[in-house]
Amino acid sequence: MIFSSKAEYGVRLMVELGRQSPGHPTSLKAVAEAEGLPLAYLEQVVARLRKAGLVMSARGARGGYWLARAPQEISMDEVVQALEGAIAPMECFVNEHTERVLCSHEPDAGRGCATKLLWTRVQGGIIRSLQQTTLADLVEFSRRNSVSAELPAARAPAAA
Amino acid sequence: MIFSSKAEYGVRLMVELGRQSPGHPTSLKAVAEAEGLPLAYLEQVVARLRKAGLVMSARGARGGYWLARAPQEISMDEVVQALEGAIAPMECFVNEHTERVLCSHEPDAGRGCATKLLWTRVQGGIIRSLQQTTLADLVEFSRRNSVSAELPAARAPAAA
DNA sequence: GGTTAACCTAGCGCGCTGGTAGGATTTGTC
DNA sequence: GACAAATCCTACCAGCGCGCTAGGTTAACC
Repeated sequence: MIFSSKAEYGVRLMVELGRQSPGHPTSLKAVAEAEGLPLAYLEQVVARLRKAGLVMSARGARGGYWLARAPQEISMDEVVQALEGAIAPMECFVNEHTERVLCSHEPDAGRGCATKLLWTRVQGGIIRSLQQTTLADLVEFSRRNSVSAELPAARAPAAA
Repeated sequence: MIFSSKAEYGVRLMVELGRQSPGHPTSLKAVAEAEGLPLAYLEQVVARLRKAGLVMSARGARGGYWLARAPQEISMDEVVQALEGAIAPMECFVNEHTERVLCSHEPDAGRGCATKLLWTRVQGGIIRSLQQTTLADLVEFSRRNSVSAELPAARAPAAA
């Protein structure tokens, strides 16, 4: 699997926050109940988003989280990166030092090996997909497909 | 990490085979020594490629593996898929049945949720990158950047 | 018959994932 | 000030997949 549950949970959390009125704190508990996710685990997930400056928080009663920026200014690239760490197709892309048998890119004396070419292209494909999607896209999609917002089903969501 | 070592080893193996004269068997031992990979593990890796019909094999002395098709007719999409299984960004993309908390796509009654839109785009980006690269691309790249990495051919009796 | 190789299956240590547990701290409300 | 609601923090743990080893069996060449 490419992404772990941290990414899934974190993105859902961001979408949930994007649906709320801006600047108004939403408690994690509310999000956890709405999405059916374990609260204690969500805490760890949202901590990453906070450290990345994507959400802001207020402690104490009536506290909670809200988006640090408008949804259309948040690229999903940033979100996923905050949740998952660097988007690397292969071990050696992130750990240039801890070389094992796995990666013999270095013994090539910096010339780069064939697999590195392939993984670089894949990495580019992923990052481009993420960059071209904003949180606003997902929020809008979520609004269109939610029960209340019932529209004539003419406009299919143009698949990526 | 997106891809496991199976993908790395398997792609390197394919490139190695692509460098050889076609239809001529190369032993796994030779590949393992050339690339510095564990032979026993490579056996398991190459088994996947064989079952996918990407390489062919001959048993017994002077046996080995060779490409089932010309390198320019082998898309890396096929190779990686054979090695890693389905390219799925999230659990629910491959296991539609074993739903846990992780994925609540189904309770949406098939309407599709916001995260699914994102993961679908990412998946598309990956697969497109892989499809647009052929084994011949990697072999050519490998030839350009190799110093003089000639594999000991199976028929050369001198080297042992 | 011996050697070389593909082929098969079982097992195993380790690290990471996906949580849980239990608290400490901060802040609004009565 | 007491309480409740919430964020914040750290430690821990079970399960599982990954990377690999071990030890065979079978098939083809000399």
